[in-house]
Amino acid sequence: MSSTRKATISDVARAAGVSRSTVSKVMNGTQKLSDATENRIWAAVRQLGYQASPHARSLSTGRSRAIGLVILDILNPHFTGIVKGAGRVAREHGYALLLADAEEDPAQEEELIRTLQAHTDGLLLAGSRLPDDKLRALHGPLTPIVTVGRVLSEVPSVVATEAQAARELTRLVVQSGAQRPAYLAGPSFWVNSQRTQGYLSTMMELGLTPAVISLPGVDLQGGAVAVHSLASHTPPQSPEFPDALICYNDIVATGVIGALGQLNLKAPDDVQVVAFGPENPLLSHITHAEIPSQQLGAEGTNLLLQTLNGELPPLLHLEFPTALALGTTSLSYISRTS
Amino acid sequence: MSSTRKATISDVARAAGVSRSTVSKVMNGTQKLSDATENRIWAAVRQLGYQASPHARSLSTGRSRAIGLVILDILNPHFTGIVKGAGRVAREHGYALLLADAEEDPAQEEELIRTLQAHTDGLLLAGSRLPDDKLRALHGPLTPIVTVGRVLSEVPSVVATEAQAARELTRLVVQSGAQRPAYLAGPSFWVNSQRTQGYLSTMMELGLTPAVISLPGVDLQGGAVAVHSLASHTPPQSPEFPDALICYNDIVATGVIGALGQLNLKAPDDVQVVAFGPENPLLSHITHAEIPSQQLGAEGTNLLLQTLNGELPPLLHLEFPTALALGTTSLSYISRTS
DNA sequence: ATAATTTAGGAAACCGGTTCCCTTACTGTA
DNA sequence: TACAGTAAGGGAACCGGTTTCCTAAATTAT
Repeated sequence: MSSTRKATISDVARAAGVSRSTVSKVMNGTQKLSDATENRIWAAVRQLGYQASPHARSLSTGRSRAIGLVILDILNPHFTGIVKGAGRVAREHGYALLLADAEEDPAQEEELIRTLQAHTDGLLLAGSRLPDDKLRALHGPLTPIVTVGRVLSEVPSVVATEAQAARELTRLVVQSGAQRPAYLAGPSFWVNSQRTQGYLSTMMELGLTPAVISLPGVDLQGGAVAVHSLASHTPPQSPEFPDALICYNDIVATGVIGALGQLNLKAPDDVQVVAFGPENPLLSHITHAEIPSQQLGAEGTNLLLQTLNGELPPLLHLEFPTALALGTTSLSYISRTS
Repeated sequence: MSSTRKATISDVARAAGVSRSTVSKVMNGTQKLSDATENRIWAAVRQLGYQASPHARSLSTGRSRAIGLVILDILNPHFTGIVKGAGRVAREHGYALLLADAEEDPAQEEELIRTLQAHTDGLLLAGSRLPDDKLRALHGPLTPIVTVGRVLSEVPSVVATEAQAARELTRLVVQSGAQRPAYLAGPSFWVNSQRTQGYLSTMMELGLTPAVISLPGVDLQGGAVAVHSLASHTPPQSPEFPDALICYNDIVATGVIGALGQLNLKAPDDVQVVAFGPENPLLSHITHAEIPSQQLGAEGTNLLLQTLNGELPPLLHLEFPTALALGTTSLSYISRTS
């Protein structure tokens, strides 16, 4: 409070009339000492408001009790959920969390990873856009990594059952009456290929003609542009126009719905719009395959902490199931008044 | 890459045939040395893949080049935006960002603050639920703090023009035809009292009767419960039922819209629903007063970094304007099919 | 009463940087 | 030729912890 300088272990030692090593031993429970001294030390600690310097400790022990989390984009609620889960588990284990937002830029991601590796004991990589071999090179005994939402050999990972989620979503829209559901595909990484497979196989099973449309960008605009270019090829009135759009994520879906509105198409009456997305209060209106983002973050962190403690886990790759979340509401459109 | 241990400054010194201090001087540009030696040192650095240990450096210099960010709830897109802005500025200045999610729990928040203070050079506190005097006690020359969205004397802060935003929002719904807009109020901190004032004063000016309703919780359920208890007091058909609901945030608004749907009320035809919220792609459908969350995070970080560098800034409190964002779409309701 | 063992706690090296101060050699000037 | 002045780089203390090893005292066993 009032002191002008932070108390060090030497201050505590002096106040308690013992040596620095004794203070260290007592505070860490490394060695049992006499009750009398222990009490004197704890009293001094409280009185001085002493807190060990994490930096000094890290230097000395070679471990920082901090983990790094690199995500694709914090504005995307999927990654927000991962941060939530990871943060909770990290805190429960007394670990600090260093967060870095790669902002969808692989070069920036790589640099952030290097920085974070120096600061932390291990890294959680969510939505990495780095090539497989780079990721594999990153994973070492010194600073292990765990990937979220991406499976590759030799690197531990946690993922959702994406293919299954795509199957369920496809079946859902068909059961709701769709005959020509299309999939608006995201970037070509593990998640997207799983979803594509799930979509394609289900379409086959149902005897329907699949249509996979690559999004120009995984954002509002990407969804809107996709809809408009689709409409320019096949007019919305034509019988080939999709009657359901399965969107790579909820942000795309929002853009899609907006664009459909501009074409005077109403969701879900004219076109069903569903998406893959996390559990999130803001998404309760959209029907989606619920990716357990928080769970992925939490379990990914658990996996990382286990490997940090040398307890190499039985399974290197963990899979978690998704659920279907029906939108409680659907979007309709009003003319914008400026 | 292949080495089994991380290279230290001694390794570099040995490889370059110089002393450790020389390596340090060259790498930090502290002292100009002969070109020949500098080149030898840089070559050794590259060859060994040397990266200075942040912990050792922090211990030695007494500064960590890291800042801490404590937020109320990462799932709330307002705080997500703050993280985005803070992360960007921190990275641009070569600072690492430690993130902690208080999960709306003051006790947890306080503990997280203590931990983060030890790790970092300064803290950004967004949505703090701590009492004023505790915050003031936290702010010191050792580890300065900057608050986001909360003004109190002696502590630097960045905020949005919340009162003005409330005025604009109130005027907007009235101009759109509302006669009895109500304000669904959040917890009694700075932000809410500003918004309340703005709402109340505008209602006065317009000669309308204000109605401030305290939310039981600032979340989906809180919004829903508020609507239902409102409806149980004054039936939706009665002429006293609000024809516009100004929500504390977008999450509440989502809950409100859902609850209205259950009462067979459509937004915005029966009841206008508007909110305070950040710039966020997922929110483009809701009409809201746009809080510049990313800017708050960015400028708050700038402010913090300035005070860290001793350049105490001219203004301790910074205000940033909001904008009205009209929802491109509005929500209507369909019966849920399970 | 003495030897053996346990207990309590201190001394010092170490982690990997930074920085102050000093030495040595080289340059230029009187 | 002697001297001051400067450039180049090394030595060593220091940051604040942890940990290994050791000593002295206290306890137990014989």
